[in-house]
Amino acid sequence: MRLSTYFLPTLKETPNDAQIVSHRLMLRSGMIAQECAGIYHWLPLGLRVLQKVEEIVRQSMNEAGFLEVLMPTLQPAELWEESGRYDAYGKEMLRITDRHDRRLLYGPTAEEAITDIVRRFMKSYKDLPRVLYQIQWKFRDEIRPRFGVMRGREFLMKDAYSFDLDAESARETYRRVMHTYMVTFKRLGLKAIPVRADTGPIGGDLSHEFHVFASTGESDIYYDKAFDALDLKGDENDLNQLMNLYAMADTMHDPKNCPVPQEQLNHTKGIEIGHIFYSGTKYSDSMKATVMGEMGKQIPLESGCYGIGVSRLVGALIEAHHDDYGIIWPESVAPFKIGLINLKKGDSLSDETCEKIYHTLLSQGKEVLYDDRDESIGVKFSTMDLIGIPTQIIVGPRGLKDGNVEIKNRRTGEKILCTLDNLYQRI
RNA sequence: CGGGGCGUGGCGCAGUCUGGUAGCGUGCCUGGUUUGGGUCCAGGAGGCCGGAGGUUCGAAUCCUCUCGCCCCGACCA
Repeated sequence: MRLSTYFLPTLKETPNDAQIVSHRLMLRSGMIAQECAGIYHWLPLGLRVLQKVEEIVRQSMNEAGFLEVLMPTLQPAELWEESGRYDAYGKEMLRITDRHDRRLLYGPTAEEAITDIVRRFMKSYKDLPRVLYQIQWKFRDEIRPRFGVMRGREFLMKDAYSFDLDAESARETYRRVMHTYMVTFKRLGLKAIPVRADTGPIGGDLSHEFHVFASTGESDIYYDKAFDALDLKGDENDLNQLMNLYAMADTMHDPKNCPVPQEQLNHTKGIEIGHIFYSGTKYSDSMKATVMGEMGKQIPLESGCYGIGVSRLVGALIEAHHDDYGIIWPESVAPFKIGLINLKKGDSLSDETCEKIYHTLLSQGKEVLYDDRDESIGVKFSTMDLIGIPTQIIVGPRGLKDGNVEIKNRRTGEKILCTLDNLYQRI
């Protein structure tokens, strides 16, 4: 992509509305623009990141054998009356009436919708177990939206729902999802800790939240310091270690009965990026979702619900990866992998060299953002640093005189000179 | 919902107390200049001061109502 023809409305100054670093940087780097409180436009650069995150989540789900569906954002009120949550959910639910006075709602979650599908089409124990998921926009009319996409009213969520024949199998599925989450977060470049949590209005008796440590997090968590030393690889072994580690949401933490000694316990702020529940037969009971069992008896489905906040993850990633100059994207979610800077547009050697590098990288399938604008050097450097492209290739007459270009690592700031011939092996 | 703050060119702000027809920085456009960290100089476009009503000869400024946004708290699968 050529920056001269891209749409990247960067801001030099921080908009007054933004308080936390991820929100500021998302606005300044032209990733998002606010439409109204808690509702945002995703501009080209931001959308690329959002889609990367979404794709990593999707692939991890698919690899685990979970099946993607896409349900409507609007749901009929009757479905929620059936589960008893239409009244219970309160003002957070955005209720809508259509021209025929039919009562609809913009889905804040989709347990009812998915349970309705499953009860209609899954009739036999042979159809189980199954995990269905979607990545769809949700709306919750939060009392106070804040922190940009971290606590928006409209947000993109991956929500999965599992259906098993019995509790034992359901708990095994819960564990599989947990493992899938560890893989997902690892791939995203985040160190996430599962903490025991309240089940809240979703119901059930087993629940974990996944948190990324950040001073700007909204949740208080207590955990065993041993977690800090773990080098997570996203495998089965990690899962066992994590399951045995003490980590609690503040509502679950009881200082009097905590098995971890005080000096071994950390208290910190976390951003909740995922939440999983074993909900038992809560929905299958109220909505009469059963399958025929082996013995010819109707058996209510055992279910679980598993969320990942996809749009929130974009904010959380920035909270975890930034410096004074801007964002530092992990490779896996970077909107572009390589930023190519032409320091002297109009200099024929610089122009030609950049064009050649640009086309070579494109032909290698690399995602490259070429700053071919007629701007000053400082502007180009700061733009590239601000938007956080992991690797920068800097091309200018001074280096080219000796046949060199420069490769800069955004994270470390390290710059190395290399010849044009060597360039492609070194990035 | 309780408490607090803010709405003035795209963005960041001053002007409001003490009423007299809007200013600075940045961004944008033009021309020149500069070229390894947000160059420098000159010229220019752009604002019914969130909205409505009122007071006044005259309102960004005073009064009333209203809308929006932000922060703290409560709330939050």
